[in-house]
Amino acid sequence: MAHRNYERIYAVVRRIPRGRVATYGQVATLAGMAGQARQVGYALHALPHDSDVPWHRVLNARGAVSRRAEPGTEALQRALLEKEGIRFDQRGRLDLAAYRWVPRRGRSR
DNA sequence: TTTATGGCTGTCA
DNA sequence: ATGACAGCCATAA
Repeated sequence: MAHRNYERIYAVVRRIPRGRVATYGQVATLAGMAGQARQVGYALHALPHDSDVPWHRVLNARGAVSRRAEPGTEALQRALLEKEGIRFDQRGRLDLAAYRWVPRRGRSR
C-alpha cells in the first residue's frame, strides 16, 4: 500500500472547528508541508465519502470555494458551510478575516 | 521512464 | 478590483 502522508493533512482538517474555515495553504503549512497547497487539494480529492474529515471547511486563498472537476460538489460544500452559520456574499465568497481558523493563540496574520 | 494535468498561491499588469 | 504567469509537487496515463 502507498504511503499516506495524507493522514497529516487529514489530522489538521479534522481539527478545524465548526463554523470556521482554513485555506489550502494554511492546512499545508500546519501539516508541515508549507507551500504545497496543491497536495492538500489532492489529498482531499482522494478522501472517501464516509470519512469524518470536514473537507468542506477548506477553501482557497480567495475565501471562495474552488472550482473542481465535478460540478455538484461546489454547491454541496457551500451548503455545508452555510449550515454551519457561514455566510457568503453575492460573489460566493466569505470574509476570511472573520472565519479563518486560528489553531492556537498565535495569529497567522 | 516522461508528459500532462490539477479542489493552489503569490506576484505583476 | 480582476486577469495572466510562473512555481511547487503528487497522481494518473
